[in-house]
Parts: sequence; structure tokens; C-alpha cells
Amino acid sequence: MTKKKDINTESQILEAAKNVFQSKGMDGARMQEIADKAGINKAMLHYYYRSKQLLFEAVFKNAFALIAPQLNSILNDDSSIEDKIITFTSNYISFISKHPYLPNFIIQELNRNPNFILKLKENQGFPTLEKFKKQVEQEVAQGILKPINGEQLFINILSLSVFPFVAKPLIQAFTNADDKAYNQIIEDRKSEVSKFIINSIKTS
Amino acid sequence: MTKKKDINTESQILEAAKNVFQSKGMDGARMQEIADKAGINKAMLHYYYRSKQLLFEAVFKNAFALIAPQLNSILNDDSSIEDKIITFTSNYISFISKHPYLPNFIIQELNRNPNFILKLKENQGFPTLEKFKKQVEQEVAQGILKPINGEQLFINILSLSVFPFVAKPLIQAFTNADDKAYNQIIEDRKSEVSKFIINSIKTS
DNA sequence: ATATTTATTAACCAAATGGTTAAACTAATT
DNA sequence: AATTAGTTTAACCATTTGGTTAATAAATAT
Repeated sequence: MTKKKDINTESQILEAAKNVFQSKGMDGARMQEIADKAGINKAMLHYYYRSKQLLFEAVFKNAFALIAPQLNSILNDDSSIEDKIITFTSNYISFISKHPYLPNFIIQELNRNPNFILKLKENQGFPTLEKFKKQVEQEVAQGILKPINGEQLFINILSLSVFPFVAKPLIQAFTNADDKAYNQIIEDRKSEVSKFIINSIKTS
Repeated sequence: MTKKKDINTESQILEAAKNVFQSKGMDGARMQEIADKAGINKAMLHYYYRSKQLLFEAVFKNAFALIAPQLNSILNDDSSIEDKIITFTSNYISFISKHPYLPNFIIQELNRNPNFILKLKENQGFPTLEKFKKQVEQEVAQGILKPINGEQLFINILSLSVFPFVAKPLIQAFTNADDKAYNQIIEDRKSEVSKFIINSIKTS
């Protein structure tokens, strides 16, 4: 029952693995590169995580655990749909700006292995749309919102918030934007996206 | 100067490579699997395409050539912004439904190798936003549209059309949708997306 | 028919890769 | 101090992988 540097090493590995997996993906990542970045021997990776697959899963679960609470905030708090949209889009775009590899990593790996999400769904805290959908229905019935389906609205919110990160190279090419100009576009979207959505769904 | 089955073989290789690369990505694809799917010897891949990299580039260029004209249709024809949005979103969603791997493949590989897009930009027919931006400015000035930036609008259109495909596994998980329900959501979006956008930007 | 060019294959190769092992090292326990 | 348990490393291993080669088969040109 003794411990020394192991906790430290273990988290160094996880940090290095995060960097490599998130930028190169499962298939493109190399165990040697992870070991180098962690400043340790390759055998240590297996000592702590058994296999590439398990190390990857640890990284992936961490990544997903990071975005799930963000989604729950819009889905399960008690403010109006309008307020939720305003705070969520701004917060979420800020959040992803700090973790730009995250959406791509999750999307890419879920597409590579779609039944991987089944494990995640079992987890406590996996976002559900039920409350959000009911709330949209209510506000539509009350005449606060124009008729719209809650699922479609949620997909729209997510699309407008996340896609510009996922498609960064494409958007930079289409708009002839260097990194600075791209960052400005993103910055503007923190307010533009909610304006755009609210304009569309709010009754006048 | 003779030819026989080579054209046939060459296109069989390209077709097999398309399948494998688009579903597994550059890093996950195996030359042996491509050869097997093409029903030929692995050496043939190198005989016709020299290397994995060049074969991949052939597939990628084909894929990009498929989506570029679609984008140009919205950017460079002469109908009103409203009409463009209605036809584009519906057409584009239909188009991607027939090529579901396409957006993910392009996005994933451009993120893996961002300077790859430089080569594409040199190509004739690479979409530019100039005309679209001017048109938006005009219609805003004319009071047809509420004030909005053309670039942001374009990003919104693209996000709402493409993201639901890219994030298919996530969306299925959040909405508890099986493949049939997911397809219905997509089907609905062919009209919902343009309604959503027009609602937001059209002056009342 | 024969020579020549092109297409195709089986066998092979070197490098890379995920993973293992056995030994050395470190730090606590007795 | 000696034992024990956990940590770290260097060397090694089997398999996979992109790519090559030399020989064969097929088609065309002479």
C-alpha cells in the first residue's frame, strides 16, 4: 500500500495522451510520441493503462465529461428559453475557444466507433432533451415562441455553436481569414449566434 | 501507347480507396483492405498511384470536387438571398444524405493537414464569398433583410446544413433516435432549416 | 510469328508499432 | 539493515504495414 510519484506520472501520461490523441486521433497517435511528451519510458504507458485502447478511452471519457455539464446547463436549468440560448451560446463558444480540439476529437472518434456512445449514455449526467423539449412546447403554446420543434431547435443551437470550430480550415479558406480574422469571427459569434436564433423563434 | 483493362482497374482502385478512406480516414485506412475491396493485388495500388499519400490525394480531390459546385450554386447565381437559402439548404441536405461520409471525411482530413487546403484554393472553381457578401449588403440596405454580416450568414447556413451529418452519433444519442428517427429529423430539416434562417433575417 | 510494351502477381523487405520482460532502482515497512 | 512492494527502464519481440522486385501473363506493334 505504498505510493510515491505514481499519481504524478499517471497524470503526466494522461496529459500527454490528451495532447496527442486530440490532435492526431486514435489511429494517428503513436504510443512512443505520448511517452516522449510525458518524458517517460514507453513501458510506463502500459504499466498504468494496459493498452493503447484503454489509454485512449481514459482520454475520451475525460473529454466527454468536460462537455456534458455544459450541455446540461442549457437543458436543465430553469430560465426561459431565450435566456438559456443567450447564455449557452456565448458560454459554449468561449469554452470551446479554450479547448479547440475537443469537438473535433469527440465527433471524429464517435464516428469511428459509433457504439462507443452507448457506454457514455449509461453514465449518470448524460444530457437528455426531455425538459428542454417540454419547455419549448410550453413557450410555443404561450405564444412566447413561434412554432418550432424542440429537437430541431436544439440541433440548430448546437450546429451554430460548434460547427465553426469543427470546420475551421474550411471557413478560413472560404472567408480568406487568417488566424486573427478567424478569431474575430468566432468572437463576434458569441453574440451573433444568439441574436440570430432569437430573431428566428421569438414572436414579435 | 497501349491500353487494356488499366482504365477499368484504375477506377476500381479509386472506388475502393474512396470507400476505405472515407470511412476510416488516412491513418485508419490500410492499403491491403483497399486492394482486397478492389479485388486486385496490393502492388497494383502502387503501380497506378505510387503511394498511399498520392492515392489518398486522388480520393480527396474527387471528394472536394463534388461539394465545391454545390457551394458555388448558392454563392454565384442571381436569385434573391431568400430563394438561394431555400434551394440551397434543401438541395445540400439531400445531396449529403446521398454521400453521408463526405463532410466528415473532408473536415477530418483538413484538420489533420490544414495546409492541404492551400492546393485546393489555387484550383479554378474554388468557392468565394465576394458576390454573396455584396448581395447581402445590398438587400440589407434595401430593407429586405435585417442587418447581418454576409460571412456570418454563410457560416450559419453551412452550420445548420452540415453539422447534423457530422455529429450524427451525438445527435442520435441526445435525441434517442434510431436510424429511422434520425433520417426523419434530417428529412424535416430540408424545409425547417430554410424556414429557421428566413425567419431570422427577413424583415417583417 | 515475334518482339515489345503494359498489366498483374507472389514473394519479399525494412521500418514502424503496440506490447512484453526481466532486471534495476526507489521508497517505505519490519 | 534487511525485506518487501511499487516504479522505471533498456532491450526485446511479434505483427503489421507501406512499399519493392523479379518474374509471369496479356496485349499490341512490327
